[in-house]
Amino acid sequence: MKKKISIYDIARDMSVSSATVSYVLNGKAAEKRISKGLEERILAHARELGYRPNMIAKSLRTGKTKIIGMLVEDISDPFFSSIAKVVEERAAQLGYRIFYCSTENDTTLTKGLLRVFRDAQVDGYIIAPPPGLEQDLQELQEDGYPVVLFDRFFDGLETANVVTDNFDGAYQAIRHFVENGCQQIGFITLDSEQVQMQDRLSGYDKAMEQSGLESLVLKVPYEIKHRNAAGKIKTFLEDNSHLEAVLFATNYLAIAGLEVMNDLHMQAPADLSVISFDDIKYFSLFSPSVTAVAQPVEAISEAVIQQLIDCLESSGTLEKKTTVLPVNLVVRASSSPVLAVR
Amino acid sequence: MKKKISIYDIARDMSVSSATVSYVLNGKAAEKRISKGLEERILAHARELGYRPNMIAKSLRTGKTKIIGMLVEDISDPFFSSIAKVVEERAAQLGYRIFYCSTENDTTLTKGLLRVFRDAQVDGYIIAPPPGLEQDLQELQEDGYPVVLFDRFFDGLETANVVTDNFDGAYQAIRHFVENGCQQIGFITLDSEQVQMQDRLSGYDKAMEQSGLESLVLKVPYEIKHRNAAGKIKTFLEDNSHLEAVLFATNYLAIAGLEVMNDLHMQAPADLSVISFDDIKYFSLFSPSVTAVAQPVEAISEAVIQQLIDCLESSGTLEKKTTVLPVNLVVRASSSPVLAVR
DNA sequence: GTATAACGCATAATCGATTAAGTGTTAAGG
DNA sequence: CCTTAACACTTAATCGATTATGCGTTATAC
Repeated sequence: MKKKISIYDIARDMSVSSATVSYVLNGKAAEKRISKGLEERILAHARELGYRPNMIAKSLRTGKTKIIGMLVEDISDPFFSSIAKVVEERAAQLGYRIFYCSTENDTTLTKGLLRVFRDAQVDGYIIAPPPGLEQDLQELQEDGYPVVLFDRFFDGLETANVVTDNFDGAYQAIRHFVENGCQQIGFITLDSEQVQMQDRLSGYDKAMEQSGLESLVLKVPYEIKHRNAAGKIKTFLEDNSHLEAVLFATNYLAIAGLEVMNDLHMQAPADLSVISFDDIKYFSLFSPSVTAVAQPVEAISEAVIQQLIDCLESSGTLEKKTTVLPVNLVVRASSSPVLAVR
Repeated sequence: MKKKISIYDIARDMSVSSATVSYVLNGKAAEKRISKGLEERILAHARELGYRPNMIAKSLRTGKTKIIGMLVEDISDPFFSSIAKVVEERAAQLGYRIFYCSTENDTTLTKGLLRVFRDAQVDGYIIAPPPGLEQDLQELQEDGYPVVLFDRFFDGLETANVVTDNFDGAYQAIRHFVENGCQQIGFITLDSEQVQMQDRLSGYDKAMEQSGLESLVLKVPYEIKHRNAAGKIKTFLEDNSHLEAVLFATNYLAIAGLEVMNDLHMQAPADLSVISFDDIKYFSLFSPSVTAVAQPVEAISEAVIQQLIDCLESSGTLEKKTTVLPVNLVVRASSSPVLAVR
């Protein structure tokens, strides 16, 4: 293992103290009135030796790591990975690194990950929290760490939040169905108390009520989300063959639903009109292309990282406000109006 | 900011030295013959105070961070994010954390990321390297860091590599086309010297040659991969309207290709039979469902993490071997035999 | 009865930085 | 001629761990 160069090596070579080297390397030469000549010689020698500061020693001393911990639900979900990518990029430009992990929306697992992040002394947190994390987030904030939540938040908890207009997304989707002449409109969502899901449900309910239509909702238990969502959806569609349209609350529910429709030899939109939340880039190539409620990935990422880094750099306090970004209904084939009488 | 508990706090409370506390907390009480009673009292008090070791101080002293740096081409590509997720999971079980970043296959960017990782003193590296990284990887290894490459590697460089049988993947795909009666078979790939791309090309060429068919290859310049691959592909398909089948060398090329086909009102497989490399979960729902050469994501991840952690834990040296994992052709609608005479 | 070993812990150096306070030299001021 | 200030750095404490070595007390051995 090659020995790393430390400021002591440079100090020795230049016959000065390590403090002088430290000041010079931190650009405090003028402030500490180190002579121009010495400054330049130290800089030159540091470059020559290929000196790289030991971040660990630096962090131990300063208490800052320039690392941001990010917890997403699932890094292999295109919605989250797109956000992670943009956040990572912006953070890098501002001199910060992002460490991300998938929570699987599991409370216990997430508490463990939070411990890991605290142990790693990350400077700040970006979190799409699973349920039941109020206490931990509260403590995190009380201990002075800046936290920005995104995609969802907790009603009782004062935090900085960046979310999209989930209510309006669902509302627009249902209005679109109604304008296309659908009346029997279902909503397939997760059985979750989380605010983003509740808002989507409210948007659906509201739009249905305003249109004088009756709600029909399937709540898939969270635990079986990946294992057997398809089974539940299949039963639901079979039991409610009168349905003309369905809004899916997440992209993976929609994908499971489309698989079920394939199985049942149902075509969208002829047999069932379909809209999904989260516009993932693959939807345009699905059979049929899928209408989706697009969340503004770039805007979410920008808002999140901006707020966090502003706070970190100013050592000020984070403004505990909720930023709501608009959604956009991307209309594709899966929700085309069906002309023929059913 | 709440003050963190250190071993000194515990030592003071118990009226012992910090060394004693350190031994106890590291399970070396017996070895250092600390009395059972004291050991238990220290442990109890540590728990009571909610003591958490300062990983930064620990790392500074030991030189180990229990962190693995992982460089993938693009974290929002399902192929890479699936691998990242499995690797992350296994690493966590073994007490390691993964920090990942996207290289965009950009040499300069990647060199920078390597610097960041070195600065962060990660214990080991998992890398899907962009071109031109030989020198840096060489140095990394010479400096004593374990490195495992995956998805691609460098012929002149002795490293531990985990790759799939790219040659066979392309070969199987072409054989499948031929068995379905296709003769005019094109290959759309990247203009890249990287080994995984070269192998896919060789597999294609070999299969074509053995079938007595003539090769027809489009090499999309790497730089325009995302910006304008579609344009190149469109021109290629228009100029070669006699093509009956096309193999795409990556999932995003296939996606671009399918978009172009939509544009040109070409249907797969009737107008053009299609196979893609990388089986991403969305392919089954595309229009039509896409036949793909599936790489064994789980097996790749396991092999990568196993080799690296074995090396880290045994402080032995990494075996510089290349592990080649088999691929699997998943046949779907986009490559169905076309019965009608063309 | 004394040398030796075993026991049970303490001392202090160390990792590589940061930074407040100090120190020796020279020049200017009165 | 002596004080003060400016200059240009140095000293040393500190962050929170790890770990080789040391050291006083009691028990055992011969």
